[in-house]
Parts: sequence; C-alpha cells; structure tokens
Amino acid sequence: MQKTPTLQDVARIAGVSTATVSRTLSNPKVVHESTREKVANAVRVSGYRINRAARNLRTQRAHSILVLLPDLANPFFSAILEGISISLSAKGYSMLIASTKQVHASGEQLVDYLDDARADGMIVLDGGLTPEVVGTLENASDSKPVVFACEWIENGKFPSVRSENRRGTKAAVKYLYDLGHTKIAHIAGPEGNVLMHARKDAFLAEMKTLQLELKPEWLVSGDFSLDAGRIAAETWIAMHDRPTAVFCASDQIAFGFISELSRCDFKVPKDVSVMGFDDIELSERFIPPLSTIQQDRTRLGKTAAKIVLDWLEGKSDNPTIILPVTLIKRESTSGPSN
Amino acid sequence: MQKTPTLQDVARIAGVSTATVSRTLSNPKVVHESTREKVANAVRVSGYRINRAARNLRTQRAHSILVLLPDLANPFFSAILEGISISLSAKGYSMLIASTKQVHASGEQLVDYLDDARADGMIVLDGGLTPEVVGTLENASDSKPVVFACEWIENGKFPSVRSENRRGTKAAVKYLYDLGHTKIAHIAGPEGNVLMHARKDAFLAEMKTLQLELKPEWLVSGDFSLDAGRIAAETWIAMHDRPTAVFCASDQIAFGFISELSRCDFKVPKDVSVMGFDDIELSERFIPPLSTIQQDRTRLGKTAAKIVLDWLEGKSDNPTIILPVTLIKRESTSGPSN
DNA sequence: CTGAAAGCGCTTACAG
DNA sequence: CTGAAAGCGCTTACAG
Repeated sequence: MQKTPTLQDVARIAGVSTATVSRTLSNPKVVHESTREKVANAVRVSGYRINRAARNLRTQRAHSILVLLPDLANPFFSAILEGISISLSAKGYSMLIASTKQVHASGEQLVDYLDDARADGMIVLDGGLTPEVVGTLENASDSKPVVFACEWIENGKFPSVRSENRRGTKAAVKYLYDLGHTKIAHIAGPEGNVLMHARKDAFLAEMKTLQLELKPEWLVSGDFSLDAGRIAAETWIAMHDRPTAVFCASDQIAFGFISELSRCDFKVPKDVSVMGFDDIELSERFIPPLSTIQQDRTRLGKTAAKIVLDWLEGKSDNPTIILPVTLIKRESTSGPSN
Repeated sequence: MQKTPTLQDVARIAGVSTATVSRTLSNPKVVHESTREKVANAVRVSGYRINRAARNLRTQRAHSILVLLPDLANPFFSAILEGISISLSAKGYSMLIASTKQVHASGEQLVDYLDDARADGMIVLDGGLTPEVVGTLENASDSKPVVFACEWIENGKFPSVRSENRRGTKAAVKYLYDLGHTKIAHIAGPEGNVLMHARKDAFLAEMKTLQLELKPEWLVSGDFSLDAGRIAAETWIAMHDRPTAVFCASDQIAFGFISELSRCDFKVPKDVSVMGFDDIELSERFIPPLSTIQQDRTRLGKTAAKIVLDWLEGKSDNPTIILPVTLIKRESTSGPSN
C-alpha cells in the first residue's frame, strides 16, 4: 500500500515547480511545449491522479451537484438522472443523490449540502418542498445555483426546465375527444403540487374549450403512486355514470388504474380508454400498451444540468425552459363502445 | 452574499482556539462543559457549517461512497439505492452515483473515483466489469473498500452481498413443477454475467433433480431488458413443442415476455405460466400480477453500505452475505391447461 | 482540558 | 513561460 503520488512528486520527477505542473494540468496552453512533455511524462511515470479534496478546498468548488428526488423508487426519474449524469460528467462534475424524505429523516438540512461545500449547486426534482425549505434555499448564505426540473416553485426565483404540461394535457384531452369521447375523467396527482396542478388546470380548460360536461366526481386526485391509480379504479367502478375515458396525470397512475380495472374484469380500452403522461420505459410494454404524452426525460436532465453549470460559470440568465412533448397513440385508447 | 463563517470565526466568538472548536464538534466529551456551551453558542450565532472540503483534505477521507450501476434506467435498482442511501446518510456519508457506460463514455477510469479522493469506497451493482477493470480495482494504489451487491466476481477478492439465487431459482422451478408443469423453459440473462449464470445453473440443477426433460431450445438467453423478453416471446411462439411454463431470470424480462405474448393474443397463465425474479414495485400490479422470487432490495442496499462502512472503520472480515428470498405466488402462474 | 503550530495537496496572484 | 510563497479551512499530535 504505497502512498498516492502528489503534485510534489510529479514536480520533482519532471524537474519543475508544482505551479508549473498544476498549470500543465489545468491550463496547458500557457506552458512551453517541452515543459509540457516533461510533465506529461512525469505524470505517466508516477501514475499521478489529482487529489480532488485538495483542489476543491483551494478552488472553493465541490465539483459536484446534488440531485434531490422526492423518491428514489419512481421509475420516472431514471432517464432524467441519466441525462444529468451525462452533462455533469462531461464537465468533470460528480452527481450526488439524495431523497427529500431521507434528508429530513436523517435530521440534515437540505441547505447544508450547499453550505458545507459538499455540492456547488442542486437540481430539484421534488415539487413538494415546504415554503420554509425553499426560503432557506433562496437565502442561502452565498446563493448557489438551484434549478428545478419538471417541478418548479410558483413565484419562486429559481430557474426551471420542464415540459409543455399545458399543451400536452390539452392534446391528450383533444385526442380523446376526437376519438369520440365526451365523458372524460382526470386522475390528478397530489394536491399542492404545481406540476400536477398545471395539468389539472389545463385539463379543466380544455374540457371547457370543448364544451364538455365535467361531473365533479370525474376529477379524482391521489398521489404519484401505483396505489393512487388502484384507488381511482375503485372510484371509477363505483360511479353511476362512468366516464368512457380517463386521462391520468402520470403513467404510473395509469398502470395502477388499469391494473385494478383488469383485476375486476374490466377491459381497457373497451370499457374505458386510458391515457397517461410521461411515457416511461414500460409504457410501451404495458398491457395494453399505454397511450401517453411523451416527455423527453433525458433532455430534461441534460438541460437542468446545463442551467446549473452555466450559472456556476456566471453566464446564466436564469431561464425557464419549456421542452416540447409528443402525443403517443397506443392501444389503451379507442373510440367509446357505446 | 456574505462569507460563510469558518472555524476561526467560531473560535473568535467563543473566545477559544480553533482546536477546541474542532474538538467540541467532533469529540465533545473531551472538552469541558462550560467550553462546550460557549462553542455551541458561537456556532449558533455565526450559523457555522463545517467545510467538508477542508475536512476531507485534512482527514484524507471523502466521506462519500460511489455506487456504480450498469444502467440508470433499470427499476430494479431503486430500492437498493434507497437502502444504501439510508445507511450512508446515517453515518454522514454522501452517495455518489455513476453508470458504467457513462464512466467509460466520458473517458474516465473507474478507479479514478477512488484514486482522486472523490470517494472512499464503492458499491458495485454491475456484474459486467471487464477483468481489466476488476484488476485495476484490486490493485488500486491504496486498496479501498469495494463491495459487490447482487452481483459478484467469481474468484474475486471483493466481499459481496446477494440473495439466495440458487435457492430462489430452485423454489421457482419446484413451484411450477408442483403446479403440474413438466415442460419448463428458462429465459436467462446475459451470458457471462455471474448472477444470471448462477440462476441458470440452479435452474439446470433443479430440472435434473426433478428429472424433467429440457430441450436445448427451452434455454433462451438475452439480457436484462424488456426487449429481451419480447424476443424470447417470439422464440416461444415459434416453438413446435412449447413449454407450458417459463421461468424468467428477472421481472423485467418477464414483463417483456408477457407483453409480447399478450400482443399476439396468447394468455398468461392460460397458455403459459410465467415467473420472474426480483419482485420489483410493478410486479404486483402487472397484468397479470407476476409470480416471482422476492429479493429484499432495501436490505441488500443497507447491507452493502454496512460492509463498506465497516471496512473503512477497519472492522471488516470481508464477508460474503447471502440474504433470504421469498416465493411470491400471484396470477401469472397456474396449472397447465392441457 | 486547552492552545500553538504544522500540514493535508492543491491553485494562483505576483514577480521576474 | 516559470517559480516562490501564501493560503483554502480544517484536524491532530504534542506539550502543558
């Protein structure tokens, strides 16, 4: 177990100062080519690896970004994480992951990640942060980059990247309408979540535009889970006047809904057409394959990372970026049968 | 944007040395109670947060662990990550995440994460590392903790935690046999993956124990993906003598298999019983709900983290830990119909 | 129980 | 283009 070589070792081997080695590594163009070669050789011979802890302390940068998830288990996040990871590692940054409930359970403060120099910035995929937490984030001792992805904070000052929730929702409703449906229900996400609220609002607006009647009971809300879909299915089954189509606020909800319906011997789309939102991996392979609104999750992640990184480099205008969505028609939707 | 307070600031406010502040924070019992109170007060007044970069440099510890995934998109990993995260944050460690293909695509070396002081150790969930990579890991300049979770390296010197793959597989086959099936196929994971190899071997062994005939074509292999399941379904459909039950090496494969079968108007379990392995979130809600072998993924993650942390504290005996699995009977399996 | 001082391994003005 | 030197913010023997 020999000691890891340091800059000093490289300098000694190359016969130059540590300053020169450091420059060769971080800004090669300012050093003479012959010197560069000596250093490169010394690095090779010694097997030198920079010590990031030292660099981080000196540069006052952690060279890592925290990604905050509401829930590690939701498959919706995977492609977003991948997008973030791609953009981050291209710039030499690492990706730290934490889940909101985790952080709170451990008694840590979210802002600590920024304050204690563990992360240079953070990407928040959780729209459920309390106003207090958002407040501390906004007033963080030195204001470090915080960007919201998918989610955002109403009236907040943080930049965000998200999909066309409004247009996607309207397209979904319009599509169901064009199939011949007039009785359309919506299974919304959790109350108080801006994202889900936006989809619900858009749903309401489009129903009005199309002059469709909406019975109050056709608007059911739960959370993001499979189980919320299951419960909504029970609700649907119990209705006297059942909607012939249901627009779910997420694919995950749609899975739970269809699953429970199927268990009770109802058929999708024969008995009811179902649409989701997200287009996660499995949607194409669900039974039946799920019609949905596709979000470009990888791009969502890449964009979020880019905003944080740009901000760190001081070239940010704190934008809100809205990414396009695509209507995907599969077998969970058809014309109404009666 | 005022400067973040440092230990120095706290020391000045409390009227003690930085050494005393440091001790109060890391090892309170060695400082006098009255001093402790002065320091605690100064910390409160100043809003002091430790600078981890400085501590990391000084202690030669990154206080973070890298988790290496083959693929960010596979929902199998989510609960494991959660388990890891729980154990890690309880000890003040952060969780760094990278995917194997990502790391390679960016031209980084896996061992760099350890060598450049970014992580103190690593948990590997990828059984597909090349022997070269494993070799460099084994010979890492200073040998830092590396533990495999779910996966492992044959003849490798790394500790690992995994499930009873052998017993789980045998239980699955036995269960299908007890239902009355004698023609049982296996959709294996990628060739060269030890985990999938272990399940395949156990499958073969149990078939032999039960004295069941196994036609060569009943052993099909793919990878972990939904798509591998889809392809296997095509294979199954094309068979002259179709097995009446299929044991899939993962739930994800089973989903792809059932999905494609369903698309081609075959019914599960009427036309063929299907079992998975893993019991991921969705399995219970798939259509039909999937019979499978449940792994305790959260515990797998917690245990992996514990091994790494113990190792870091020098109290490790580099164990291989095998966790129990549970047979879950759902609707994707039944007796053969003919 | 407490303090003075060294040092972890880098980077970066500053001077030449 | 290069080097000497200071310093990022901690921790930890060492001495008392």
